[in-house]
Amino acid sequence: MDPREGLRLLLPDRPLDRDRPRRAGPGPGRPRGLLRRRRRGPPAGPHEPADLRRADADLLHLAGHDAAARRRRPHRYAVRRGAHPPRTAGRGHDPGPGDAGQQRRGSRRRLHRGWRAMSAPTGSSGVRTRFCPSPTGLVHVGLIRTALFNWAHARHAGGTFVFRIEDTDAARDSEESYRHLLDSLRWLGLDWDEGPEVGGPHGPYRQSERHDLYREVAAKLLAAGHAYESFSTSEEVDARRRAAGQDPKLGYDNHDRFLTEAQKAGFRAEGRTPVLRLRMPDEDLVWTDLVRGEVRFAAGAVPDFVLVRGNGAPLYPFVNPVDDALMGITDVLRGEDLLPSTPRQLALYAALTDIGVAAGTPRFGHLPLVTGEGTKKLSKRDPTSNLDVYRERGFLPEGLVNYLALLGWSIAEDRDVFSLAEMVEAFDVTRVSANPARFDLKKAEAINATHLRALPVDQFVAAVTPFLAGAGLVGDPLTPEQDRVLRAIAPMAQERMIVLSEAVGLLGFLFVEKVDVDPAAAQKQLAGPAAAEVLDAATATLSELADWSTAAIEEALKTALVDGLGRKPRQAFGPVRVAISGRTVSPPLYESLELLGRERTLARLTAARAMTEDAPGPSVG
RNA sequence: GCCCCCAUCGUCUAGUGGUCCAGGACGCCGCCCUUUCAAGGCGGUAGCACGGGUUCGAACCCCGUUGGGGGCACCA
Repeated sequence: MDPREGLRLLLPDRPLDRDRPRRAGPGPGRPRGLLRRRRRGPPAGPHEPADLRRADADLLHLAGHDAAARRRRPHRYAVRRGAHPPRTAGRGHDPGPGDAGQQRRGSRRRLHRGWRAMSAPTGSSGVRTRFCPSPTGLVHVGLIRTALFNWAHARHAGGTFVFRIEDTDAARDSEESYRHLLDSLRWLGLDWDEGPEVGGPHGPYRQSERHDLYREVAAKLLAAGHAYESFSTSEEVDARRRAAGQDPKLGYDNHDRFLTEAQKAGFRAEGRTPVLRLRMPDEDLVWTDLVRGEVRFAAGAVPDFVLVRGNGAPLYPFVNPVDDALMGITDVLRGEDLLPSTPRQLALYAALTDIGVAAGTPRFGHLPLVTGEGTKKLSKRDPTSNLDVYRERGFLPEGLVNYLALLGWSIAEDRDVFSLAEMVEAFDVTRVSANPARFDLKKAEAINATHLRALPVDQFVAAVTPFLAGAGLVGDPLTPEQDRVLRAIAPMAQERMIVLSEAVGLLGFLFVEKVDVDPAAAQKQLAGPAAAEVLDAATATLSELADWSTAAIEEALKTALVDGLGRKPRQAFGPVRVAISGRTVSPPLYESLELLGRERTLARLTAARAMTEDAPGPSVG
């Protein structure tokens, strides 16, 4: 197949309408709530979002026309699109002399929130977001937060969520990591409409299978003059910077922009292979960030960057926007750590648009960093960044995802527990906070515990079974008897647990013949004559009990221990609890005894009675 | 060093010029309930970084300072 034909097939065919005049008011059918925060007129800037308003039938006809027109525009125009900031963008009036400076965060945010709100109809839309991890190791919770927000943004808008694997670095990528990524997303309930194992019209969705595409695009960029061959080595760039009295950290100096054919031939004759660099525009690069408002980089601040290595391997800053363009991505939500690379993306997009590969520049939203214990970005090497540790501890996917959603976003003033579906309903990326968010394990646990308690018994049993089975306590699947016991104890267990793995310690005693008594618990409750007395009395009354039911057990124990021995409840029931469960913390006692059965109960009381002989224990007066 | 981002309780946040001597949640403390531990209920602790400006009025708008963070590869 002619590669150019392949390219054309991959081109996004979404309509482009960002050059048309904006509507001043709400369109029909827009939910009122979305307009709540609108305060000012929308900006008419060059980086206005492409096509969220596809639903506006009265405007649709403009879209195709604009797209066609854009493709005919010369290179200069494409570059300039990103370079001319809207001087009066977002203001309802011309700026007065005193207010001509840049707007700072507060007003910016309000401003873009306004237009964002009015441009995001719920329901079918052209919004396309993506999640594009590289499979290089452990799955980072910050990465998942990014996936979640992209997913929620697409789902909220009735758009499309694309999953793409950025495996361009063969040395670091692994198939295992790739599998693990898919599994993690599925576990969390984040489904993708296009991507690995699902397919879609813009595949393949693994970059390792897209090299021909990149080669083709790079060639077009070179032919159109947007990119050029650069022969400078980094040593040479360094030397030039120093010679000019500049800091070498400034990086490449655009030295090779205007090499003559003869010069290039000379370098080749020396055996040099050039890298391909993008020619950066000489105007400011500005965009209206979905979470931060207007962000501006001065012209010349970003040097011409490398698209393709000397050995022909395309680099991330090149393939990422190329794939986004080819896959028709309209909204890019990514970590704030990538914000400094956005000017390069803007410039690349302008060039891609000019050569017809891109149909416009997507909107960008830079999500706040997730930090660890201190104030620094949560490191990949920090064990708390690993999604698996939460999964293995028995976080519920809905609990973890709920907490992750809180990292930069909030659903309402007085609520922080919600389902994925509720998140989708309410999610608005322009209301994401720009502050860094600390990963707080305690709060994550609290949120998870709430979800755990709310779980229907069926689901709880299903969720906890692998943990109990993993500890060898039950079979998976459960035997009918195990199922009966687990169901019966479930409601009482749920409100005593934070994560599923705790079930092993909390419920294990119900599924074994003999219980191992925790030494500390024994020391506390099974030592001395007082404990022996309690255990003897309990044994006596329980062995005569006619009706082995929770109510009868309660009645018998209270009569024998509290009334009979005159013990305070705490002292009366403590030894019994430790004797039968092995721990000082267990599900409610009478229910536990009923489930355990008379035989095992009496055997454990006897065993515990023997232990009281071994230790003197505290004297009880 | 250069560029960029950020700034409300310990933490995550609500707040969009008056309804805020700032609301919620987690944590922490106390009380109630109670057969342990939890859960639940009630109450408490604690914050607008600083300085100017605009305004009748500023947590909120503007400027600056300070502080924190991120990024500066032929990695992704």
